[in-house]
Amino acid sequence: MDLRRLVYFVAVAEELHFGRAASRLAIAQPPLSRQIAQLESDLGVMLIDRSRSQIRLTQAGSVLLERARDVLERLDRTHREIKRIGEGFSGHLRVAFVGSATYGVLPNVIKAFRSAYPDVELALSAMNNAEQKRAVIQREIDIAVARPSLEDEELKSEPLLQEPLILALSDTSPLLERQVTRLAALKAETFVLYPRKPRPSFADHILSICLEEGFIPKSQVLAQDYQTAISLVSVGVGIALVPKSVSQAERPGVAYRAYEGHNPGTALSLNYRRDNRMPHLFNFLKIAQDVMRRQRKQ
Amino acid sequence: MDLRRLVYFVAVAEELHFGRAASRLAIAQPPLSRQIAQLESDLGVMLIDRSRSQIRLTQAGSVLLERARDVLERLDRTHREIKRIGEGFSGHLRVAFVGSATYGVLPNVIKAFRSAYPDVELALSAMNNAEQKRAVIQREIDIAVARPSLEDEELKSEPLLQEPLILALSDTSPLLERQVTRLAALKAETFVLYPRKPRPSFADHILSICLEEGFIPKSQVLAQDYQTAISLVSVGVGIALVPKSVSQAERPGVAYRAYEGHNPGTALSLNYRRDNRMPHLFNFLKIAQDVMRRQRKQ
DNA sequence: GGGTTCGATACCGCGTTGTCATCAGCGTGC
DNA sequence: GCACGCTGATGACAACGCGGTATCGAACCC
Repeated sequence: MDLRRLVYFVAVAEELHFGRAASRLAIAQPPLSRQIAQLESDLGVMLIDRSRSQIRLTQAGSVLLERARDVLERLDRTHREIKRIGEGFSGHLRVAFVGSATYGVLPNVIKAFRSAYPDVELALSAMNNAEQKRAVIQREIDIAVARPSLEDEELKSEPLLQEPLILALSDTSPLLERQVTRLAALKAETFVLYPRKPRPSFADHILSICLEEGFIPKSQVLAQDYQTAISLVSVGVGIALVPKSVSQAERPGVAYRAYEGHNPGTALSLNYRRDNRMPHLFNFLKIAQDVMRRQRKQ
Repeated sequence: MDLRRLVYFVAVAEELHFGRAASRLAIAQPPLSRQIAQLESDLGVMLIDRSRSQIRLTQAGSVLLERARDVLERLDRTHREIKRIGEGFSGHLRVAFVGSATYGVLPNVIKAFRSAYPDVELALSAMNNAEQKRAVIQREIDIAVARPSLEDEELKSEPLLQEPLILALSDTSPLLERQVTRLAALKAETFVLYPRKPRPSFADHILSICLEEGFIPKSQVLAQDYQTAISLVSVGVGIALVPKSVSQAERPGVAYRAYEGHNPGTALSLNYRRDNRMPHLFNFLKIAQDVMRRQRKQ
């Protein structure tokens, strides 16, 4: 059952006249007659009653007309549907991010993407770097928002944001009374570090900064993720070095302070498989660039 | 969107391997690659991610796979559906019959047709000859069961049954006491005739029989149809000459008697348009012939 | 009964599809 | 590390199918 023949048949069935149907289809009448005859012999069913000058549909023809219209309309809808997906205006995109990206620039990027592509279903999930790397390589997610970035032959990485580190303290800490805080002066404090595993991780990045300042924190508490770490800080377990952007979100029990000393900062990046060509991904990258450019101007 | 390409795409999408899909489709691999590429360029959408040795569907491809399977299955079902209609095993058939055919052979024909073609919807309706003729010519019905037959250039007629006439009387009639009833002896009775219009009709058939016997009924009551006429007989309005088969159905207040005298009987026929080629019609005619043959043997 | 209308048939040219041969890219294994 | 194998893409060519024009045959109409 060729699709062209189905279209031809619908035209004939609607016009009930081969000549008019042919001109509607922009072909000559003879090939139309032949295609209908071919369709009938393919199906083994008479579709059109030609016994009079005014042709009529048989019962089988009437049913086929209904069904054919339905099928043709479904195909048309399908075409539009997949075209939208192919252009990235519909479908879904799976994004994972580190906990410390929950505040700051990522929400703006997400918001901008949602408003530009409202029909794309965004599946967001929090993961640490190691989980992100596994997931993006396994194609379980499309984009990994990692700190500082994921290194792998299969992956590509684009910088999203470079930001300084900042000190996170309990809001009851006596350190808050000082005007300036030198990092080296904190060697006796308990440092809350994350994530605990796998190593090396952001924790080691902080430790290397301390080493640069000439000390290794005497007391270290390792948390599994940023959320846990900041909770520990809020209840007075210790202090932490965190990306500056997280200070945008007020959190009960936590105060933030700039510090003096080595501050290489920390980077946030967008990571994805090199071979991932889905348009949603490129659209997301473009939106992210736009947001960053606008943010930088302000 | 060619249907062949859709079938090819489903094969590739299911196998995720051009070579295997090609052999499943019993074609070589190159044309398959080309057809899929053609489909993608027709739709303007990438359907298959060929970036690795193991190919994968894109999001658009996954959606198309679902939709294509659905459409192909619908077309398959449609094919079976209209084939059954084309063979007369499904669909509908519209039959009209004169009221006096309600008893006797017609119910047996209907029963036999129903059991042979249970999926054919039979639309039955009672009409007098004139209504039947109009309806069958206008194609509002397919078969007219008329008495004796419908004469028209457009129509064909096949005899169904030839049966004698019989006298219908009120069961309180004094005529019942006689052993034999000569028709000519009834000239003073009131004759219930039908249908009233249009004329000539079965009423005139009865009157011509009376004339043959040498009289014209003094008193005539005209009813519109057989059902009304027999009701009038049952309440003692008069007597009627009716087809013998209706005596098979017992009716309160009515008695039947054979009579002596001219009895050309009455014929029942199947009538249909010459140009009606629907298989249901031929099946019905065949069933009717079978039933009549069996009935005659008994 | 001649003309008109309409679908069917005959025949021809071209586009599309299939075949075979071969290429190019990627992975794998010795 | 290089060669081989696997897989899909590309090229050349033959065959089939589709559409075009011309024409026929039947039904309808005045």
